[in-house]
Amino acid sequence: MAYQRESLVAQAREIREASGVSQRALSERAGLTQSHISQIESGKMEPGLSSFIDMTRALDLELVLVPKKLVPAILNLVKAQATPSMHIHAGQPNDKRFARAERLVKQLRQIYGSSADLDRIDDLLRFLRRVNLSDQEMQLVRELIDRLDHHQASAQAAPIVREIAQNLQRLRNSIAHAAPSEPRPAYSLDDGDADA
Amino acid sequence: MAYQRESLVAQAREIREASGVSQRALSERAGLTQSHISQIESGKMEPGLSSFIDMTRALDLELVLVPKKLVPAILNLVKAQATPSMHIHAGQPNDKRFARAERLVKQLRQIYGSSADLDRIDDLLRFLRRVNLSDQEMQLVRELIDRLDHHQASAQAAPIVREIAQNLQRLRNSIAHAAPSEPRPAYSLDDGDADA
DNA sequence: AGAAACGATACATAATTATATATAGAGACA
DNA sequence: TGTCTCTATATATAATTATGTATCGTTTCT
Repeated sequence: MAYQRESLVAQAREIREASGVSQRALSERAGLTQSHISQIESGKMEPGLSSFIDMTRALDLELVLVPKKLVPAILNLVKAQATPSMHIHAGQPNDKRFARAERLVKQLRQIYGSSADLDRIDDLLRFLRRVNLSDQEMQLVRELIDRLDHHQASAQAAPIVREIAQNLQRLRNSIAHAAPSEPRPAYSLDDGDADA
Repeated sequence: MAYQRESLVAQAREIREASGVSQRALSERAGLTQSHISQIESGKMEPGLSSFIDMTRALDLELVLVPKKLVPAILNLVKAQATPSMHIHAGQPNDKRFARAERLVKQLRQIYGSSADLDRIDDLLRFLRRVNLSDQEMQLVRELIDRLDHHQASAQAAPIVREIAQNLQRLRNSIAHAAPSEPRPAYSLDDGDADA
């Protein structure tokens, strides 16, 4: 029965995380304490109605009261709209990641000399850096960069570098001709019925 | 700042009264005490999130969390189904709506030229026109057509058109999926065809 | 390795909600 | 008038939220 409350709180949390806002930042904007938010989000305490409203308002959300009957229709609207503009926030850490990646490439060049694959990676990074990436996409980039880092000292670096280049290329392609037939979700458009 | 909370509580109260439910009756269905509800409704005390949810659930309402951006659209939906004056019923008006929609698409084609999205919308409209839509579904279609109308003159029509196409597609998918997944019993152990 | 940010948790304490029960005042109805 | 039902209050008490401050364990970046 506490069901619905949990769902709402979980939604709020997902959206907070998706927009790259920390509990602390949110706590300031909402006028609550970080520990308070933590406890609410982790279900250890139930928020008062206006505490919850304060949280959601600080996330550009609103609580609305609707007849059960047209909840599905409304979820449709929300879902459809959730994709495009979600990424106004969170400008910071990505740049740093790219910077790190470019440093890495530079180091690899010094170790192994220039290679076509490295040039390609360099190019692709410059491209990707300028694009608005979804969380999922950024996640992929991150993993690839980590792999690059990890195998930097490896004896068999060359094939791995090539594979990474291919992966980045694939990502760029998928972004470049942005899906006319299949409008893929830029970020999770779940309605949370399966996970938790 | 407590404005929103008051508004929600006031809405709940209005709806309770409009449906002729007494505080006492509501208190039993919601599992709260009458005095509790009285204090909440008169603003003398602020409900916890789940107390409020219990109240609203007992009134066949639901709290949903939506981006501020599309609150107006949602209020439209809610209002449309709340006012008995606007009722659609009757077989005819739907056809007219679709006809209007198709004229709209035609006009858009003349203004902006053909586009994949417009083609898709055209297709989807033809499909939806032939299907029996529930009131809710028709409501959604109506809302989408209205949006198409409103943004017809907009400079940035393209992304909106795409979004509308996606919405219609989603609706079609939900219809197409729902029908065949029914086991289709050879002998009818039907449940009455109300779609609700 | 060290610094920084993040989320979870641990208190102590103040403030408020929630429950139970009872009753008062207003309005409708016979 | 007497009786209903409904909402608003009045307690007293138990339970929970909310604040402040501080710390712990992780992860991430330098």
